[in-house]
Amino acid sequence: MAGTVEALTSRLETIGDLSDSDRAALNSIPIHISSIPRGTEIVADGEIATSCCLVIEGYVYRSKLRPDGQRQIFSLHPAGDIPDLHSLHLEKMDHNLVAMSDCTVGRMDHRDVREAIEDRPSLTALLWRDTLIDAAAFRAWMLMLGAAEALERMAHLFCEIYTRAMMAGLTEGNSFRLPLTQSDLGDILGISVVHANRTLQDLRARRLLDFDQHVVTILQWEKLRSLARFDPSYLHYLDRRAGRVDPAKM
Amino acid sequence: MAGTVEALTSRLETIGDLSDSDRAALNSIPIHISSIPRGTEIVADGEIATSCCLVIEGYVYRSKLRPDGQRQIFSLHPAGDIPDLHSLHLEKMDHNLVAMSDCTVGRMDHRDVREAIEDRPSLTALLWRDTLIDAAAFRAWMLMLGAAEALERMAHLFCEIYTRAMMAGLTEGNSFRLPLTQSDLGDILGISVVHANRTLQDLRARRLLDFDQHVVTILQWEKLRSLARFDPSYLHYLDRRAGRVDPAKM
DNA sequence: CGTTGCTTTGAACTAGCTCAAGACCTGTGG
DNA sequence: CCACAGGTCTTGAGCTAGTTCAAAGCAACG
Repeated sequence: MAGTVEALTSRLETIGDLSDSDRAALNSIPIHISSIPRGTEIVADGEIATSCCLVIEGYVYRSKLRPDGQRQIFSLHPAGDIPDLHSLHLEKMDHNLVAMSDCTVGRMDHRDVREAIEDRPSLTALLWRDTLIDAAAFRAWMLMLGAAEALERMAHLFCEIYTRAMMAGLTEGNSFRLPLTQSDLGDILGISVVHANRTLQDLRARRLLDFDQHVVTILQWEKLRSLARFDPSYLHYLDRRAGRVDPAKM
Repeated sequence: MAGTVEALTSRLETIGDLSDSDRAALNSIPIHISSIPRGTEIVADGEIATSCCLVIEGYVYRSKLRPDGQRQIFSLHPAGDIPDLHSLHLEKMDHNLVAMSDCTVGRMDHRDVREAIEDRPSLTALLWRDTLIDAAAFRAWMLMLGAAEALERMAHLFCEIYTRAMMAGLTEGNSFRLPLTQSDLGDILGISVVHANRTLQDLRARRLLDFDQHVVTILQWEKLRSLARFDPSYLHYLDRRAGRVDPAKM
């Protein structure tokens, strides 16, 4: 079981404090672990959820399909996230949860999660806080979708993912794996695949970043960040490890 | 004090159950009531919030201004809503809270709210649930912004507001007051004022609704709803009053 | 070594934008 | 009671960011 809930506790520690007893409570939650291939629908739109999904390895995304087949992706989730934690109090799913890459995920019954946080106000507050940060990220994406054009939107997306990958300890220098096709990229940004391709080429031509073979390399962070007008404070990252860069001050 | 917290308890009862003791706890929260004119910034982007704002009368919106002055509106809030309840666990505001019309609002200190929900898991869960429904509405708006064109977006917006006004008991038959300019409408939908005007004219020409003098009148609900592909389930409305229409089945 | 899925390119088209001006409406002060 | 001011709504006209369609190139995989 080692290394499973660890992703979760380390994620939670980037956004708040965990007491030893809170950590123990989390560790006591039974988890059913499974490996799933890319594209698997983990939870379906309309379903009544009775458990939550912890991402242990790989990436997961939330999306909704429109009757005409068009897809909008709402968020991306690296290891440590519980993308459907909201289902704890909103049982009926209003979107899909899908594996973006081959993944390892762990299922935790709502019943067990509720039991673990019962009589632990600080742990409850921390999980609540996590769902609120999720909502803050939605606002940031809405701002992009409603008020920015494609180039800035895409730059902003890469800034956010890079920062979150860094929080999750998934970066190596200025690059990180991101198992995403250009078509996915388009469905996140609300643009067509063709335009996603051209916008990406623009970012490459400006030598701001590279994205090839599912690996993103940030070439000029400061310029990328300023093009994107990226302000990471909505991610509410608390860094306490000495020697690490605080994205809020990057 | 009568009629102040009432808007809140009745809002909460549309999304879940309140015990007498929960209701008493809410009623015991000290509220500082004030009347504010349209356009007042209630809480500013970047501010560290120490209290929450309950809307008692009028409409409030959340928005963010971009450096170039462009504004994106994230949500609208009628009486009964606590638009910044999230600040309870996310103190630093990442957007503005503004009075859309002349308003009466009540301020509740975070300290007092925390005290009221302490040792009341069911009340805590209900407030948590409220913030999750807020996030679900963000997803619905993101879907519109990213994947629908202007006409459908606007139709969807009117469907949502109508339904929420109905939940809050603010409709009279098929019309309701909505203190919104066309420029606001554009900033919600991510389109220009000019296009907002033309899109609204289109809806009028199709005889789906009317919007004049800050009053919306729904003319053909079923057609509007189907144009908008509106499914109200994301609002998680629980209707228990006999004789009322359940929007989930409208 | 062919199939399948992803990326790239060109070219014609369109939804929505910007700019600019006129119409309308409401409240205010003289 | 009028006139003016400031905000809001409406309209026209030219422009642009992004779309759709279609085809070709490329890579991985059995």
